[in-house]
Amino acid sequence: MTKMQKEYNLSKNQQIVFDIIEKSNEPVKAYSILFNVKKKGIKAPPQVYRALEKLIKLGKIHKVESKNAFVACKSSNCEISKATAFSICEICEKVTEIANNKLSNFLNSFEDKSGMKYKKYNLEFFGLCKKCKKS
Amino acid sequence: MTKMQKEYNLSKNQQIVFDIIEKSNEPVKAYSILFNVKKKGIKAPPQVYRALEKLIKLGKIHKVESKNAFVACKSSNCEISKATAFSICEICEKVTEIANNKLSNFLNSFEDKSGMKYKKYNLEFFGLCKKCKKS
DNA sequence: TAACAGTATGTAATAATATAACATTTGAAA
DNA sequence: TTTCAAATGTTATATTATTACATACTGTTA
Repeated sequence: MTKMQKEYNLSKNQQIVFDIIEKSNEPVKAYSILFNVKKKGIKAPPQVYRALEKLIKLGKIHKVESKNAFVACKSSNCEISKATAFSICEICEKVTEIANNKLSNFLNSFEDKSGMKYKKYNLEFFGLCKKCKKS
Repeated sequence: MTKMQKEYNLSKNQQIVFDIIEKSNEPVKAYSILFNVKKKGIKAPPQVYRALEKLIKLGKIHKVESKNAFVACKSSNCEISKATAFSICEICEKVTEIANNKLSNFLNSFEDKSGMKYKKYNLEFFGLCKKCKKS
């Protein structure tokens, strides 16, 4: 398959911020990013928040609203994503993006009597992960 | 039907905060509450945040995470609620709690291969409400 | 009643998260 | 090479939320 969709070129700051988030195995907070990129010349909150905003628009990362933290998108190979679902363990706080067709199909086609057309959603499930259930 | 479950008695501050939220037809922010209750003797953030926390535990209000704002629970007649869904208009910002059995049944029984047991969820749909679709 | 436990309150200080505003620079396209 | 959108740098400030500690209220039970 040829490269139909040209990979968007991230700017310098966007790439720096994205790298931090992608390397982490847990959601990363904005000020934790800021702290970690001081050595790379990013010194002020707006620089981080602007990169985050752009990365979200591009679908490269998502915000986990209940945690005010950011994760790299793993489910959609970086297409622009409007539909996100996460599972969050209430003990160890592990956050995992849920990739489940039954779920996304259901939610993408959900309609209710309000007459509202839903284009986008964010779902956060809370519970106990396998490990924490045992202990 | 007799009153099986005794109505929980809200404390003074809890009642004051709840009244503000309940009377509002839109989500209310913590500092907006704080401003509005100064005349009633509530002077400091922790007083408001403590009341909010308790009201959430009781299921009397919910937090709309994407807005950092609070709404009164309308769907469950104040049972303790672990499952919340909202629709949010991207133009007029109107927030409505969704009460839809098909949706809640689906989500309450949702399981995926992760082995995680979900006890609780929060879902936020974004789109255009009827009014804003027309304009 | 006195002792207690649990819940709620009051208060000051500060931490954590996010944006406004403005000047400047960069990069790609016409 | 001008032009325009996007990105950057910087200072200041706005907004959201918590810590820490002292005190008071409420109901239970020894």
